[in-house]
Amino acid sequence: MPKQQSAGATDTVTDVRARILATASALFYREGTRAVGVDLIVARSGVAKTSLYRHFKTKDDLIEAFLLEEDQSFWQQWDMVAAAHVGAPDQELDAQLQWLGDRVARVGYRGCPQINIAAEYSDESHPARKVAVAHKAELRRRLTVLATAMNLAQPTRFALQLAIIIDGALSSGRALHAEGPAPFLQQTARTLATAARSAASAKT
Amino acid sequence: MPKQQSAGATDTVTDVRARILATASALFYREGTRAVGVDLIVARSGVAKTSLYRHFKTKDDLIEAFLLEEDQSFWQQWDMVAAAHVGAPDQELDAQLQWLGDRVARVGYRGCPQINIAAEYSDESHPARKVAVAHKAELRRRLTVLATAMNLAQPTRFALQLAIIIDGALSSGRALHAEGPAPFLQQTARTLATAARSAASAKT
DNA sequence: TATTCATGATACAGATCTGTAGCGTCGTCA
DNA sequence: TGACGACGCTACAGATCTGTATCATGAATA
Repeated sequence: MPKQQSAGATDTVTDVRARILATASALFYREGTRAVGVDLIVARSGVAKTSLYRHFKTKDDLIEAFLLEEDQSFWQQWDMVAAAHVGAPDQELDAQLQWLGDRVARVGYRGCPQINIAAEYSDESHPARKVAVAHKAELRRRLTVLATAMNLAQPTRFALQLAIIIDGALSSGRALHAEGPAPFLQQTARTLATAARSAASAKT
Repeated sequence: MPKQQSAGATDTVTDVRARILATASALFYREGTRAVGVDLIVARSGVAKTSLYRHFKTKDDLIEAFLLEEDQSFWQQWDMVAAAHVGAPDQELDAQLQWLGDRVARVGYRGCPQINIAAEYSDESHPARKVAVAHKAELRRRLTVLATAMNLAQPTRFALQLAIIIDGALSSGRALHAEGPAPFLQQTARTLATAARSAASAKT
């Protein structure tokens, strides 16, 4: 099974699927999934509607694929940063907050796609919502690992505090721009970490 | 004067409008505004569709009224708490975070309605989005006032930190339940306030 | 008693949305 | 060369949604 050129039809299939998903993802993120119809996705991606439904069973499946791809690229970025700071958790946290802050500051930033989905779909059994829930759980898990590596008195509490300020920054969006999201997040995290180091703040 | 029947036309008008808005608000919050059709609102509120469109020009107007009411009751609660702690900003902040945390912990909590609207409507000129933007600006304004009264070295920074952890808590929702949102928020706020008091953390 | 007016009930117009059917085209491979 | 399979195109079915038109009802008021 060749994976690149001589495969012929297989490559075309992948191209079409990728183009649909890329177009849909951009529209879904910018406008919201309920605001974007499949006809628009079809028109913008330049494929036939038949092709869209050949690659994705339903629109919900396409939305799920969109969130899965977001989730995947998110952790890819995370892992890349983590690999650059092995054995230095304090510096890694700083670097993670750096790109997260930069992401918020980007033009066209419109909130965390995982959180946005929860606002659009109340049904907990929606496939896309499950992706979002898993994404946030994974974030808390990784933050706990990081906090533990930082050798704090209260790693769990600190991890939750990090999760809160991250979600807050992702939700606040533009309101943070003037302040510079990344340095603000880093400074706040350092303040909380300093407090979490001392046993004095260990009471609840 | 019975309040249901003989009160006259004016009261009936108010009743119908209030019933529509109350029904719509509950559905909008629980399901999302795009997921709820006017036919459902009409059926649940027991009024005629004609009446709905007599009191609200469009569905968007109804959504705007929903957010305006949310905004109003939010600040009503805030003012009530503020009035109970005049001259004691530290205690007031504690009390504000208390009811905010309690709100997050309520069953059926589904995020901040103002933030949720931003996820559903990307158009900044949407009337409901303007309400949401104004709401968050007002929150930051009040937090700045509060932080200033607390006599900190960096009131603006601290106010922004508060805004972030509040938005984070409102967005994280259920993830915070196990920890007890209110005490967690209060403890985090105290940690940040302590740091903001000292001149040492005044750099940046 | 006659009028007014908010409401209820029903039907419907017009737009939009998801998903499918049918058919033609073209490149790949046996 | 002929079968195969992915794709494009058009049309459409069926559902749903917003908003309106039409008419009846019933209570308050002059």
